[in-house]
Amino acid sequence: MSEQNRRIPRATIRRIPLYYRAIEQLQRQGVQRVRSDRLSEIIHIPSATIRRDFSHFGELGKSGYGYSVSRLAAAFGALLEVESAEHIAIIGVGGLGRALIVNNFRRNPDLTIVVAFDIDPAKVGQSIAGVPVYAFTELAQRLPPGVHTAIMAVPSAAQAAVVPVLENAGVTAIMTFAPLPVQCRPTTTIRYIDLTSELQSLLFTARQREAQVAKVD
Amino acid sequence: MSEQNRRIPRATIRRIPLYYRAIEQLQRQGVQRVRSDRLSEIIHIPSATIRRDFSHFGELGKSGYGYSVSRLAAAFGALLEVESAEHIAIIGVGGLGRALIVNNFRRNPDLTIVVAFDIDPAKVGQSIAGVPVYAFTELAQRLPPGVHTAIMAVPSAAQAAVVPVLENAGVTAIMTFAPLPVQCRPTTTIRYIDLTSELQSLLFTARQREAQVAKVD
DNA sequence: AATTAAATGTGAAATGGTTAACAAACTATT
DNA sequence: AATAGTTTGTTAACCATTTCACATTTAATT
Repeated sequence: MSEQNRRIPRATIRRIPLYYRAIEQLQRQGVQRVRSDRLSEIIHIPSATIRRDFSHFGELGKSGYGYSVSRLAAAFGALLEVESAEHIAIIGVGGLGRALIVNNFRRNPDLTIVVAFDIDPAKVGQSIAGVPVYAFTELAQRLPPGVHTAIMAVPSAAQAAVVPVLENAGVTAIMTFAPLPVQCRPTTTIRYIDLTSELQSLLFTARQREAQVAKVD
Repeated sequence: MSEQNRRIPRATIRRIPLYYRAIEQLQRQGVQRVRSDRLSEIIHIPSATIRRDFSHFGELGKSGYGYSVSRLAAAFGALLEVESAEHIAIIGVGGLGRALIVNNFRRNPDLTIVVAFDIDPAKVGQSIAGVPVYAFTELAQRLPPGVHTAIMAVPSAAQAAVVPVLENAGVTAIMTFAPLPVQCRPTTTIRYIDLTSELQSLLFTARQREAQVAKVD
């Protein structure tokens, strides 16, 4: 009864979506209750970590019983605000931008890509899976009110110029696939998805492991 | 002279690619030497963290001088084995797989996608940006020797069936865009890229920040 | 109602990662 | 050669996160 008042650790925040996904799955399967050690099997996170994480959001479980799946679903659904759909803009309709639009976070009706922008006149005016593509220069006029989230799939060099335009249009959350750190307002939250770095560090780890194994053999 | 013998922390490993990218950039600009505080400005990592990270790989710098850019380039290039190109297979030629092939980790000639596989007969036989697409059923025969790395861009439900096929064909490093934890050999290294989770946790953080600001105002 | 069994929530310890601060080492200058 | 100035590499402190282990609470059973 004290943990839920404290600041929620970054590491815990990053696991919320995993919890929500597992809970959803259990609900679809008609499971009514679940213990932390069963959740642990599903998402491969130690049960102690799960219980500690959950404790930040209140006393969700009952001793000797476990957690009510519907109660968890309600709690985590509220945390992620899945009731109110988040409308998202995509900047850059290259291969990646297009793929994201077509995919559109299937299974997550609360995440909806509603509009796209590009500087290439050949792409402007198109409609991709029902999502209109407008000229980036018209972003201020074309961005629907209430859109505070953008995904950038533009060349690294273009990124720095895009961010202030988004901020002026009211965007406060940005996910970007360009790896260069960019200047932004203190009220803007940015997340970098750096696929090249992920792959390179994965390879480093894999090679290191192989060397280990070779030594042991 | 003791740090370089110890195990390299996970967190440090994940930063190696960032260091390499910055060093490459400096080299292109003709910069000969660099201090840790200058690197800090470029990649937005505290200089103390940079020096500690570097110390794991030997005494790369000189007191009162800084680091020789070419020496760093050699050291980090060796860590990432950029001299010997890594050949990569893509499994799943949907929108995302196709985008990755076309992009092909530009600027990184050491990361090369050489082959793709799909179960859709309509896609098999195509060539995308010079990369041939083969039937997934023929993977064992068609995967070129020396390919130990694969990127999976397949539906979550298909993932579990793909992994053992890859492992039998000699793949030891896998990057996947499906979020479900998958069973694999202890010698296989897997990295999950979970775009939905990233977006959801980004939104959680952004909303939390807004609530903070609202309270302060 | 009392007892047994079970699983949570958390204090405390362990682990992992970051950073301030500075002695030591080197460069540059006189 | 000596001195002044600079920046590394590392020690020690700090902070964040994970995990153990168990008192406590609740469910289930007799």
